[in-house]
Amino acid sequence: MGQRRADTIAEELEERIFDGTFSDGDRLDEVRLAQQFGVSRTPLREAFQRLALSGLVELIPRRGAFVRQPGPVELMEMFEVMAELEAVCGRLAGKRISDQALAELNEANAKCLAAVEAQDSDSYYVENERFHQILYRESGNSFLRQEACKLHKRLKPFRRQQLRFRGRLAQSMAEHEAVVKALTAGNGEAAAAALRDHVAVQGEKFHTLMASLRNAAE
Amino acid sequence: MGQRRADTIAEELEERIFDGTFSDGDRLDEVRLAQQFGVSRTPLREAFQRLALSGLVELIPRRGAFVRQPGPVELMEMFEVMAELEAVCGRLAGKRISDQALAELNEANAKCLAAVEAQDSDSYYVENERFHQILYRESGNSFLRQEACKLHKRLKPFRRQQLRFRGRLAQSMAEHEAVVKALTAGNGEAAAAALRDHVAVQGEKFHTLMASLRNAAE
DNA sequence: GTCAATATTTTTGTATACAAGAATGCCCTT
DNA sequence: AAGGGCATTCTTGTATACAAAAATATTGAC
Repeated sequence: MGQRRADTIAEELEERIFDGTFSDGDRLDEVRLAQQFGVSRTPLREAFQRLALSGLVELIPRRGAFVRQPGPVELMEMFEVMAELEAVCGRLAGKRISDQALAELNEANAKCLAAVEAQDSDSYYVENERFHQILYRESGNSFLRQEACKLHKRLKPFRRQQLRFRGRLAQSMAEHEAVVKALTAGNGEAAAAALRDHVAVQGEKFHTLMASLRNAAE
Repeated sequence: MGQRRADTIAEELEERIFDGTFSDGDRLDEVRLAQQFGVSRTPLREAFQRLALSGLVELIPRRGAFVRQPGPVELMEMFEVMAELEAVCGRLAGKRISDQALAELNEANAKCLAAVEAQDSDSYYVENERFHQILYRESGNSFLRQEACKLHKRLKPFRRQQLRFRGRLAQSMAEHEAVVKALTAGNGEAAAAALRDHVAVQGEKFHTLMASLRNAAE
């Protein structure tokens, strides 16, 4: 049933929620948006359901669809779960990763390093993505990979800014290398620990995250 | 937007998928089901979307809604993730659990023991549920709790039969006690390991799971 | 002037109608 | 008889219409 328009509309709305056009608590008006998109209410309602699935929107019976941005507490919780999921991927990958995948990780890491030296945080961001996607895959568990990807995507808008700060790139880089080293040694537990620390929000990262939240609220 | 009928219809369909009225690959016919429920196609389509969210149904554009039961591989993967999620809950609970919650766990466990002695696997099942729900809660992470509950619910139909076999009840009971002991000692790592083993599908459990799958296919 | 009850207006939820794409069957060709 | 192309039929996706619930405004009493 995924449909032409409802699909694209869902994406468009997702975009607008991420970029701040809609903020927390806003009601998504069916008729207004329908007019705006030049469609009827039906595809709009289907799009709302999609967004509710990914947690971006809350559907309240007989009341409507409301934008639901995670607050500080929920965000911390989500990052904690992300850290644990990545740790699990790392531990499983310790036993299951292929030599080829290890080579891919090294390659992604090399590009990361190049980006660090070029002070190119955007490029770092892209390669960082690749690094983590490979990890999810090499957990050898497709279901886990999907779940990790879902949460990863959901946290995207909050993670991006994290990297734009002095020293973070180099530190992040070192953490990646610890992960690869552990995986090369087949030490899943060490990889898990390294990933948990890498993803966890703590210390300096906590403050930057809170600051970015404050920005988004405006 | 959750609505009166679409909501109940989704639950009803979920029921029918679990109890085997619909099996893997079946197409859910909008018009037939609409007539059957005495409603129009609209609420049916909304219900489909709900089910797609929880992964029970796959929506293929311009083709329809198809029942999607996990195969053996996917099922093993889901159990592996469940084991890891519970392990995470356990590890976090090691640091965060309250004395009151520990008392609740002991109480649930006592009732489990009574059920074991009475050879009452249904009653054991209920208290076992409670045991795990408490654990999710005591992870101190609401988001984690929700995710754990979602997966737990999805695996429900496959777990139930697991307990109906000789020796499983007693073994499961012993595993619970190991978890409580670890948590009482504040040893998160030990609790995590105990939970991982408790939930993981391995050894005998593997064969009973495969057997139950074969039954469900008929 | 304030509060409450009621009337009005919005807005959601559902039904029906219509349009377009996919599947099926038929006929024709080779 | 087998394969391909075309027409028919069925099914999904979208629009519109209508009903019921919620929100809002209005009126009246104190």
